Amino acid sequence: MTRHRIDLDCQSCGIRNDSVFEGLCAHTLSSINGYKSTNLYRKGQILFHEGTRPLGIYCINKGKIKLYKLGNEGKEQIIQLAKEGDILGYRAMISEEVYPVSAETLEECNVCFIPKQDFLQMISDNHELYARLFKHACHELGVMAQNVTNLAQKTVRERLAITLIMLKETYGIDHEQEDKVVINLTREDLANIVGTATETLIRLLHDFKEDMIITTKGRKIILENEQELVRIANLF
Amino acid sequence: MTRHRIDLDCQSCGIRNDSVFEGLCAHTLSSINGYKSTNLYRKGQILFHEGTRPLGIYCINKGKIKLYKLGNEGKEQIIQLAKEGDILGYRAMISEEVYPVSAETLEECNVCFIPKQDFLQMISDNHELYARLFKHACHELGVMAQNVTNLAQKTVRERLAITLIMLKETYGIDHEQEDKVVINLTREDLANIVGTATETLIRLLHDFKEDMIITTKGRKIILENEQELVRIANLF
DNA sequence: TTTTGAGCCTGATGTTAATCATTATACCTA
DNA sequence: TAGGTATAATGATTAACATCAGGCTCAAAA
Repeated sequence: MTRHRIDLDCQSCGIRNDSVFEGLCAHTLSSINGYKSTNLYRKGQILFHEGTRPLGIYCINKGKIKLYKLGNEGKEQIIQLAKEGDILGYRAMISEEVYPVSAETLEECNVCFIPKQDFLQMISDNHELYARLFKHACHELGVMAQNVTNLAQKTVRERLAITLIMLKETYGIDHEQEDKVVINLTREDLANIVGTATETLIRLLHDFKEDMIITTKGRKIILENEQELVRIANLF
Repeated sequence: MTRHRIDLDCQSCGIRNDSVFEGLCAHTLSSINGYKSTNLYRKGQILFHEGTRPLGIYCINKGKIKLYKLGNEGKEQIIQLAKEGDILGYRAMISEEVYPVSAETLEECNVCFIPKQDFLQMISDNHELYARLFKHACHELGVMAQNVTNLAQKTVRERLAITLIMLKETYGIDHEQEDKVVINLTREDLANIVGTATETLIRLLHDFKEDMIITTKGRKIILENEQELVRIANLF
């Protein structure tokens, strides 16, 4: 596998305060730092495959990662986009099952890896951390219930609007683009989040462009009118 | 509210060994018994509403309960069916959020209630129980990822087949019906699990009847050929 | 007994979105 | 910079499913 070791220090990790490791004591932090190894992944590399056993957890220092399941036609359904500060793979370890999803980088990423035994030791020593993870998992269950309801009841157009709004969470505000949200995904990946065919997605983006709700620069999508997206999404 | 107090004892609870409380020590058990109160709910009663704050957790001693979200057209999306031995409402308590779903009885039920503070005390005293709940939540996340993928990629016909197979879990094998699975749900509820219109669901059930995959007795659906359902579901 | 209402079922019609086919454009990399 | 591959875009057609309208059945209430 073409990965490169890189050096990062948990204590000085810029993204730590946006992560589940926020506010941990120096002692815990230095032990995490001892366990972990950090790798550079290039765009399109797989961190782990659906159906395999977890060997540890992954913590994203830089870059974005998609988590997806394969349907039986081989089509990806993207379940979640993960970004800097997110940790991946702890749930399958807790439930002692194989990964229900695969993880693939969407761009160049720095990802830290903590081996299973060290991680388990860590959460058994640190109840605060354990409780945070549990809380996070329970929150995610509520989000998933909403996803299920949207997929079952909303039109593709509504779901696209919802997805674009939610991608603000992942892509944030781009200060070099007049403080707008700039989404950098292939049409296919976007279609695989929304749950539709790529062609349908492209046509809807075209409609949104005509209505000045978005603009595009190459494959990048810039949100120009979030208010209107909320209206289309029919959220209430 | 028309509820009736009834008397049940955790120590002698017949369903306990199928629940998260399985194998707990007599001491813990007797303290749970002290906290809890038990009510009889009639068919169609609401245990809690989506969007309200959890006051405690519910443990089903007898009967079945649907958990659903309302879409903005007022249509129910059923997220989960709960049965004897299941506990409800702990996730919203852990994540400190409002309930993401509503819970309504599908038939007459006996349900025990453990108030929030007592439950929190219980899981803080009993790490084994805490860990089981966490594990269960992580497992459910995997199930939800599969649900999302199915809704996004499978046809209604495939999803109905999957749903019927999964309802075996909830309804079990009926020894008075030649050891077959007998599903007792309104067509509307079934449609709200599958994520389709009631009319479409009825037409598909009709097709399945023609193909001898199921039979019906009034609203009850009897699975006659599970093998064929698996084939239709296209699970692999 | 009649009435009422809920749940079940059927037919006709319309819409949405998938699929297939083709062309255009962007982006690597040799 | 040319050529090749991956991605994006558009058009035509079709299939799947929702919606609308109405009828049937059964059981409980009046």
